[in-house]
Amino acid sequence: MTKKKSTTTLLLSEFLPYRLSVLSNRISRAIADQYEEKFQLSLAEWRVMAVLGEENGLSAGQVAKRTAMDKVAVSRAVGKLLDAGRIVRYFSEQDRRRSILSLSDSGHDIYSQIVPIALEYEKKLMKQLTEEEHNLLDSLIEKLQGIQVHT
Amino acid sequence: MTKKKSTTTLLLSEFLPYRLSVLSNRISRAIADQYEEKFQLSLAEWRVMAVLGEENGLSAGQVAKRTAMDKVAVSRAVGKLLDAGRIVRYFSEQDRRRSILSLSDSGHDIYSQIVPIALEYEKKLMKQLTEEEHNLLDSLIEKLQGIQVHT
DNA sequence: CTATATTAGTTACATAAGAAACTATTTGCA
DNA sequence: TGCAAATAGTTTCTTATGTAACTAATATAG
Repeated sequence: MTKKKSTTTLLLSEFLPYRLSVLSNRISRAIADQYEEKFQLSLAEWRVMAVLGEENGLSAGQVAKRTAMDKVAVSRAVGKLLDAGRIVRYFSEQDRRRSILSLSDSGHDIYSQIVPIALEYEKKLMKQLTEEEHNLLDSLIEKLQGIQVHT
Repeated sequence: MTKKKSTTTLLLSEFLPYRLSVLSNRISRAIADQYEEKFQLSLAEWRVMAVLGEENGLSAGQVAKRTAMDKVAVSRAVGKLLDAGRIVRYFSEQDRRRSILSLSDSGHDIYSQIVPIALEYEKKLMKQLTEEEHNLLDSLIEKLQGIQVHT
């Protein structure tokens, strides 16, 4: 007699964390495909530009917080963006460790080309949903964000 | 007079693809944290085991399709799982390129330890939502999956 | 003051991941 | 047949990413 198989099975196709991951990767990839090659911009770099487009003068640490990226990733993205002349960096007079980042003219130019692409994609995506469903989705994501990570 | 700034702004915190990505990464990480160290298993490896736990005898290519991983990632994960003795591989008699993968006893053992952890986490996550909201979320994800990637 | 701890950011090292080229096998068709 | 194209999987090369260690500057406790 062989060992009894009493295991609960995990149906990946119905497992929410998995489905979310597939969906999210697919969407991010689709958007990134539209700017990566054209502007020589990685996803991380674009995220940094995106928050700086929203608010100028953030420090690297603040960028990290807002984008949920880790500080090393931000540091590297900032390095590349500086090299490419897409952002400008000063350091605070009061605290010379603290960086002050903003889009350069050329950075802002690129930013304003990508934003419509991103928004357009989102709109296309959202056309699959009614206004009500969209709001619902927002609130569901919001709720799920609330969870404690460590159990 | 300085250049007029007529750019549309992207509010990252309200941009759905971005929010999905943050949420999804957070959740995947939280689950992975619970098995990676304990079982010396990467997320990719776990995914392969998860589909094999669902259905035995899949080929590497089929695994790739079901997990939405690319074939290189699957190949590498399979290599590691073989080394660790968690899966077993044969090759088809009819087509000797085609691999036939299944969990080994020890793989199945690990599988049956991780599944409850994953399901438990999902349950915990879903406690944030009512039954109705949960169903809604499922259907919303389903709808969004339908979109054409290339524009 | 001054030694210690904290904070901001960077660098180095190890792993992971993706793209393209490659190997082995099988299929299709002239 | 037999040769080009297709398929399954692997390897190689290049980047990306995460963790930990490090540097520099500032804050704080004695």
